[in-house]
Amino acid sequence: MEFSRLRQSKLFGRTLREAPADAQTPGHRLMLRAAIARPLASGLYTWLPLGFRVAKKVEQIIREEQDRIGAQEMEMPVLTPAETWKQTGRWDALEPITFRTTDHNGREFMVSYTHEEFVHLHAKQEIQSYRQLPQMVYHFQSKGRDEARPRAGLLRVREFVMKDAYSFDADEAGLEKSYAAQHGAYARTFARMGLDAISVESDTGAMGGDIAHEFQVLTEAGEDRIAICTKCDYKANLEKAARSLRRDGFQVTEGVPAPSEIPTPGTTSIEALQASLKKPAEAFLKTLLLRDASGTVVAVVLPGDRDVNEAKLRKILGTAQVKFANEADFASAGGVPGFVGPVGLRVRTLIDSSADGRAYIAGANKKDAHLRDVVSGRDFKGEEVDVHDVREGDACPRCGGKLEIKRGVEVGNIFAYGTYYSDKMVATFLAEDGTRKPFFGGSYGIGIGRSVQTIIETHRDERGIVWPPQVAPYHAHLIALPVNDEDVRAKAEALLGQLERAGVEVLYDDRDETAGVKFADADLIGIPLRVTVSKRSLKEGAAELKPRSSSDAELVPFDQAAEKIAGIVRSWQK
RNA sequence: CGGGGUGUAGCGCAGCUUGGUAGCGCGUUUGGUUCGGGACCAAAAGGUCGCCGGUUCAAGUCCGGCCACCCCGACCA
Repeated sequence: MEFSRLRQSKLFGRTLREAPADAQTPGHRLMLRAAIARPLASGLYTWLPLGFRVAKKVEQIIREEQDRIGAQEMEMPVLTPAETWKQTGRWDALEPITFRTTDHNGREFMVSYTHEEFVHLHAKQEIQSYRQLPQMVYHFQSKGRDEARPRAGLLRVREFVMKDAYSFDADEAGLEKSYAAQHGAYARTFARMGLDAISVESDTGAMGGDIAHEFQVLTEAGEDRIAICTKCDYKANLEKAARSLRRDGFQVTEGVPAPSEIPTPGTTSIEALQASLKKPAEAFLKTLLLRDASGTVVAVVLPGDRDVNEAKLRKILGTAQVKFANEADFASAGGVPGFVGPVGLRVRTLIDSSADGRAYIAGANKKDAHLRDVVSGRDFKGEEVDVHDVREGDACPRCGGKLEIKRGVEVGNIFAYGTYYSDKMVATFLAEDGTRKPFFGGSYGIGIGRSVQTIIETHRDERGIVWPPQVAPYHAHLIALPVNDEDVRAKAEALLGQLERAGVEVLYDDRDETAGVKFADADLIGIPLRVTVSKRSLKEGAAELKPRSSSDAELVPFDQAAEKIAGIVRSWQK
């Protein structure tokens, strides 16, 4: 028995002619059909041997690029004790999306959602002096996230391996350097994987104040929306994206009469108002009453054609959650559902920056009535904030060019949070001036499984996957045709031996199948080089060589085939 | 969590309206013929019809409850 070479007849994992009906995105379907991974439960996947090899290659690329910038590999546990999470307040904050358990003594643990707390715990023990800084560590470790809605195969799952790196610096300037080093490492890492990842500005969440970037790969399968300027290099997640506005708002418009009431019975939506008053949506002011996690109510005022961006609002309010106001909230604020307007409301009011100084029609805070000639700054006041969604065609905040909105998959992110965790965990070092100072930290994540499926989403054709050579499960797919012809089989296996001695990773298709089946599977699995040894090729004294990415095959003299293939493989590796 | 959908053989599906012996294609097994783009012939194996309960002489089908999975949204360093 020969176990060192993989024969396809023994491959653990079969290719599927048809994908399960519930697989929706092209990459999800191919991932299942090509036997990359299999579902175990919602959002939980098993890597099959082919996918496992890809995942390990992706990891190795990440490892090499992390090592290159001086990050040190380590490993922290999956199960993490509650006490440490409680120090930063995240035991409670993360409750809805984490898996928890207790040991036999009743001590609580979390399946780690991420590892900032624990890496800080170690940093304060291992790093005592500024002389030991800067430091950067990383590990590949499983994360548990009880996502409300896993989706699209490996793109959003509940357990996945992440490469997470953490930097520790003595000050802000040092952090900026570490951050820049990671930014560069990410660019190289994704390029080596064959991913065309762009760095976009991202929201830092309610906690952080600092800089964050996401690495996004544009594809229809993605769930994030990215605003991209068609003229300059501005790119931002919609959670953060801004737009250029005319700055003539908030001045009392001369000559506009005082607000007056107009009857609008039963007209509670902007659409209904547009229809009955024959005005465009932007002629109206929409006023939303919302409550934050602590129950504090706030009014958000914006033009009728604009939508609230919840991520922006959460950040402004410093809250983890925003919900619609309840009946009691309406009563205390003085609003009437369906007829809420900013004039006379008794509540904190946020005026979106896209509202300008024109005379708007707004709710009258009275059933079946609206007000016309409502002017911001004159008839009502509030804080001016940017809480609206940017949309296709808006003006770029940098250059005024047109923004377009594309879908993307976030394959990695980098986040400079400064002293957020070190303050809470009292993670300090002895500085040059003899005082204790908190670490300036950053964290840097890459999802392995998500990266693998994103590679599939972006490297495929109608027949199957077209792996970038650097991450392909094997370098070459050797096909013997027909395999039960003794001469063919002997020659194919001789070539197999030569290839393996030359360091070429070969998947050998020794199955007694027809040419059609073998070629279709080779196309589906998508190994970069297809090498066919057949009666027909041997008649020419040759093996046939065909790159997956090309439709042209080439006959190579049999005794030169191994060297030629090995040469191609070497050319990928530099 | 809200809305929608689907659970019948390994995969893709039909059957349910109108209750009466559980089917088709692919795959699998055996034998044979084939052998460069998902072959052909013959024979065969494979199903507690998601689970629990109810109605009925009789339930895949009707009724109730539950569960799982998928999609949209919400949520999500």
